[in-house]
Amino acid sequence: MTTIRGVANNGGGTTRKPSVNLDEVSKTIIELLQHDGRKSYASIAAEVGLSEAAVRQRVQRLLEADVMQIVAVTDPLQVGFQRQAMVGLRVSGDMTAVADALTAMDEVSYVVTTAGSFDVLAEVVCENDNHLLELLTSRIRPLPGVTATETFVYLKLNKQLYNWGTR
Amino acid sequence: MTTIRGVANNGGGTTRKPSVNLDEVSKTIIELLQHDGRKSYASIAAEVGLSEAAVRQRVQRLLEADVMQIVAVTDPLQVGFQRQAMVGLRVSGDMTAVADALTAMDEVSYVVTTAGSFDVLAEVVCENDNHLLELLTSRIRPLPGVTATETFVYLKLNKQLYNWGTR
DNA sequence: CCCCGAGCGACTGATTCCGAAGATTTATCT
DNA sequence: AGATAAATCTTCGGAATCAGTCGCTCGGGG
Repeated sequence: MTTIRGVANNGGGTTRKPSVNLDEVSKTIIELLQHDGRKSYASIAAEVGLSEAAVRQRVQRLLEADVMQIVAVTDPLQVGFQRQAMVGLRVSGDMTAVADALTAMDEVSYVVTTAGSFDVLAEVVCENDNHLLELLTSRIRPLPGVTATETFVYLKLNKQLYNWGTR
Repeated sequence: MTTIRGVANNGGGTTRKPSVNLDEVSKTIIELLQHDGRKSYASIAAEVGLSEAAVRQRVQRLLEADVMQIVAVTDPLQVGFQRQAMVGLRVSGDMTAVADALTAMDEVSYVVTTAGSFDVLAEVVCENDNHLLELLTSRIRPLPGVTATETFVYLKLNKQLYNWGTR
């Protein structure tokens, strides 16, 4: 349940946003919230030199424009998902359709179309090996246009960052 | 600046956490915060049937145990990063050292050691093509033990989820 | 020149956050 | 079992924050 859109998928048919241009103040606000999503508007205001209300309005604008979203991110292992993997797919024909189909799957947390020996990369989050096996054989590989897949089972998640800063 | 740890790296030398076991209430709290990281404790309490203070204590515990973190996640394209790529690496010898070296790089947002034809997968976030090129040729490929790399430049980010729910 | 909209500061009531203290449940040890 | 210790919950009051709203200023058209 609870299908939530990702940050950057503007292919889902939602209303298009006017791509706000970020000034230095907004970038600083973003960076502060990348460290602590619950930081108070007042303390942010003190750091960037605006009033509390102005910061609040900016944050609201950034959220509505989908420039950022403030959420809890979890360690998959600690919330009951024992198997993660990256799946590389080679596709003949329209890879958009394949990407869309993958995007629609609950177990798929990440889909990107790439230039390289794989056309699409998808990260999947499964509860166990059987779950992963079923997902791969019954639902991913049969997708029309998929000519080959290669699965990279995660052994260890070394780094997982959500805050790259801003430029 | 401000190198922030990821969620799941317990290899960085930080204090070990006692891996809290999650009951249904905590899972519900997490799922609510996965939708809105700024949701008030009071409204969460109303939904899970606890007092506001109890919810606050649980959230604090979850944060300290690194089960989750509440942060702002951004759309890389909208904050000035034009080039993203997944880099697959083949490594001879100790892949832990390679993974650690990648983890230490600011441009690297994601590092995972895998079982498959690649030993390590790393996602990199760059400002432009020159930046990506420099990173690959001068800093990633020369790493000791790296025998081959393959780069998948992102054409389109289709899906990017941070909330898989809980099991 | 004037209108108009965007963005900001100031203000206020309602809500929320926060820390502490006490009560209750759960776990541990003998 | 029984007692002790640890963990977790509720209650509570004061401080801080949040969420609106209003008026002001600054620029850009018409």
